[in-house]
Amino acid sequence: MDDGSGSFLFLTDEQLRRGAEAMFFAYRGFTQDPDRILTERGYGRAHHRAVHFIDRAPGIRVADLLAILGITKQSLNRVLRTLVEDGLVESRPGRTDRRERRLTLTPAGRELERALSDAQRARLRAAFREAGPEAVAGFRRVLEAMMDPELQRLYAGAEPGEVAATRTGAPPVAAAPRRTERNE
Amino acid sequence: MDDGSGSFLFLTDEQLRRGAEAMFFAYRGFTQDPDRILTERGYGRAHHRAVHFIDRAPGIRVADLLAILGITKQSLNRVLRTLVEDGLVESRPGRTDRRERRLTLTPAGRELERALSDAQRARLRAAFREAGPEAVAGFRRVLEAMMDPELQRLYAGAEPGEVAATRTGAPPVAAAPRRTERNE
DNA sequence: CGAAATGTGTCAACAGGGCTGACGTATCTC
DNA sequence: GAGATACGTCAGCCCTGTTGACACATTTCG
Repeated sequence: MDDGSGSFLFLTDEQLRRGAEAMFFAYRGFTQDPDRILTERGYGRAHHRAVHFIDRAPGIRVADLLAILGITKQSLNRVLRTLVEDGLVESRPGRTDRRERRLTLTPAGRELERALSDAQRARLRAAFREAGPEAVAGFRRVLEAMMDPELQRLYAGAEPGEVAATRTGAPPVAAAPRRTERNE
Repeated sequence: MDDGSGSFLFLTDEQLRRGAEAMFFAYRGFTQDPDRILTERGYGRAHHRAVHFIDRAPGIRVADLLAILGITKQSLNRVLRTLVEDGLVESRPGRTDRRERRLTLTPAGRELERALSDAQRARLRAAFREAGPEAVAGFRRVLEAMMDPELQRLYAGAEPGEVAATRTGAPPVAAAPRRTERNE
């Protein structure tokens, strides 16, 4: 398929179709293991996502979680409510702005997160190891290029736990001046 | 990231977490463009998948489509029915075994498939081009390693030339999958 | 200070698309 | 002819996404 001469054979419709199907089938595998655990415990994929991103950025605000997940607050709230009721997530008013709710995982919540990410990581690790570091680098590069610019920022911003929501075309004024108050 | 010493730094929990998030965000981008078109026309993601795989293997049997999609026949049927009613898919009894239904796209169905895959390919092509052939190869390798063995076969079986027969002795595509996981 | 803007929660209604269970029917195959 | 197959379908349930309309507390600003 690749003649090694810098041709663009990797951009043929057929190759792109293969790529699309690879995404489809791989995503199934990707979610499968955590899904089993979730079902056992009576949760859904939405709970997984919430728990994951709260774990990633403890003390995250609801608005920021909303921006990351890309769903409506009503949808998130339904999930969040059960998590709080079940004692997996704690929701406390912000220090400087008490309208905000800062979300953190309780020990039980961390336990669930652990179980889920362990399962998911096991598969990912196996795949990464099998494919090798070079392939993994390529994998990441392609996925990043596939994201929307906005999501790209959220993905990139995953390091400092800093997130913001801005509509495309709108000046970043909309993003409220955020006191960088990490960790509750 | 890479210390060039053949270390396994790409397998750290942190790197795996990044990989998982990349999958999550990228999948959003991946489905976004076709989703818009689908909504306009009053269809959903399930219709896209059906149309895609019927286009890929004209004359495919319902059972084989079921195996590929990994859903129940009731779920598939709901989608298939509207597609047939709307004249996008044609369902004809098999030549040699008239219990089977062989599915094909009508011209209108091909038109929809075209619109959807054009949109999806545009994004994929941009991402592939930006990342380069090496990265794309890695991308594919990792995704393949991430699939379930069973799905891997279905994916591999999609090689051009290996298409479900419209006539006699349909090549056995797959045994019924044991577990069905939802993909959305 | 009072009005407006923000951040969040919530009720209600609806849609898409998974699932299980239970049947009904052609149509092979033995 | 009896059983297995390949489908289609009715019914009901679940999760999760959406819109729309409010309600409340708190912060910001004229």
